Amino acid sequence: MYKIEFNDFFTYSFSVDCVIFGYKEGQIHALLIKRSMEPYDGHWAIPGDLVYPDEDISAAASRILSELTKIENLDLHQSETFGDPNRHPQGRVITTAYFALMRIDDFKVEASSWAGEARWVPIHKIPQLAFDHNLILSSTYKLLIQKLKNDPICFDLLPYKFTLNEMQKLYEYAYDSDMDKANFRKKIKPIPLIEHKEKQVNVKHRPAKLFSFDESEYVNMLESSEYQFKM
Amino acid sequence: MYKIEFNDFFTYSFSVDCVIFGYKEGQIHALLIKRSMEPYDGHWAIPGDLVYPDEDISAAASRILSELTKIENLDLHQSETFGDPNRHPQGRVITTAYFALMRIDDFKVEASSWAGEARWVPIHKIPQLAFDHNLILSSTYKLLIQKLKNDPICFDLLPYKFTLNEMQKLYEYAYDSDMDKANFRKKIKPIPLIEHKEKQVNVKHRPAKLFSFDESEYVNMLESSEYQFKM
DNA sequence: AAAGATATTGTACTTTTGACAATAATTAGG
DNA sequence: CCTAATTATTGTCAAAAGTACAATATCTTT
Repeated sequence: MYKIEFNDFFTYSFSVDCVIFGYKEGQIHALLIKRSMEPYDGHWAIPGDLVYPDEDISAAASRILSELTKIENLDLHQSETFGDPNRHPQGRVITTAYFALMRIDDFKVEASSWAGEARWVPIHKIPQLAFDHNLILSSTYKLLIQKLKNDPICFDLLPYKFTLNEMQKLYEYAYDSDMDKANFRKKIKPIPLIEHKEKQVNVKHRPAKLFSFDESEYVNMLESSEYQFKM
Repeated sequence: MYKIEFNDFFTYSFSVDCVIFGYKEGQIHALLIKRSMEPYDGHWAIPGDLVYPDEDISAAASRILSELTKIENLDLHQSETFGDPNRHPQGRVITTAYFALMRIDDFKVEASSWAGEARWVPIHKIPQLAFDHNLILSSTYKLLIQKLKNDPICFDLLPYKFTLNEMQKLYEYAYDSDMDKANFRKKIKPIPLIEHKEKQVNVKHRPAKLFSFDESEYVNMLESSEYQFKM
């Protein structure tokens, strides 16, 4: 049987990389950090690091994200695992990507530890990244778009209070096609929304009503009926 | 920064596990092998083993599947990665699950190497398995059911020539609900099928026509129209 | 040739979708 | 205050897709 030999720290190890998505100005953005250590010192990258030997990988994802960006309490979902033997220049490092959604406005992103700088970058303007992070990001982005279509996660990207038009714009982005306003409203009828008394402010026209996702009612609905979300 | 130390072979390594699904007698089955070495000697398990240090993980999945079961040329898809630090009794082993579909009749399964015995087991009668393989299997099974609903993969499970009723039964299984025969046929109208001249044999009633999936025509259709598979 | 069994097709009704039009509520400028 | 401009919101109608159920067709068995 094959015998594996270890030489040093980097011979065989495991990491996680966190793709954090946000939405502003009509576009999905990803959170990038600027690396301040080798390898790829000075390159942009998605936040990631090695998993401790006795640490669960999803716990590692939360820890590493927090260490590098101060972001806490995000719901991280597993994406894909990347195992090309040459993906890391210093040895064999297999990595699992995680992703999470957040409202960009909710957090002032603050880099810490060995990440000097952090920035939200529109998904279609991602520069050359460290390691195989461009690959990781594009695979995970595809997964995000798929999830947007099949799960009510748009509300994690939109502000807490949003207009139906803002919601529609996000789906138009996901499907890359325009939708009819009246028909869109018909389609989302079954999704329980809280209707606020407030309206949009600072617009030069009739202001739209503000809504929020009624998550507890949505959970009820899933239990009591056989509703299946699909946009 | 955290310093990782290695003690022996099993301190930190990486494996793949292959979930092979088949369909017969109206039920999805998984291919299990009986282990003939420690740990979990004598237990049933899904085929899996360690990845070589310079081997791509998807290549490892193919190699290991072939070594343990003689099965070759299956289209393996990545499923989930499992990283509980205690999932392996001898050390830290993170594993990525892969899955594939096959026509049970196409292969006489033949165990080799350290797997003494192999067996197709209905998914609802899976015994206690080695490691966290029950968890891996059930997660991957959920993924399979989801894929069955959203991709034309039923044809990888059905015999090459199948009746429309056989196809319907598979979807009834996936959705766990009965369907109307006439309506089912209307629904699958857009899926290109090759109609054979042969009919079912050895049945005590009017034999059904046999069909095959017309894959090349399906690919054409995807390119030329905006058809989206959904059952 | 008739009965039994399942395959295959047809019909009518209901629901959903899609295109487009009409009405409502604000702001901005006179 | 009145009117135009602008976007929000709701309504209508026909086409398409989905659902329930019935009718007909083809084979085996007796």
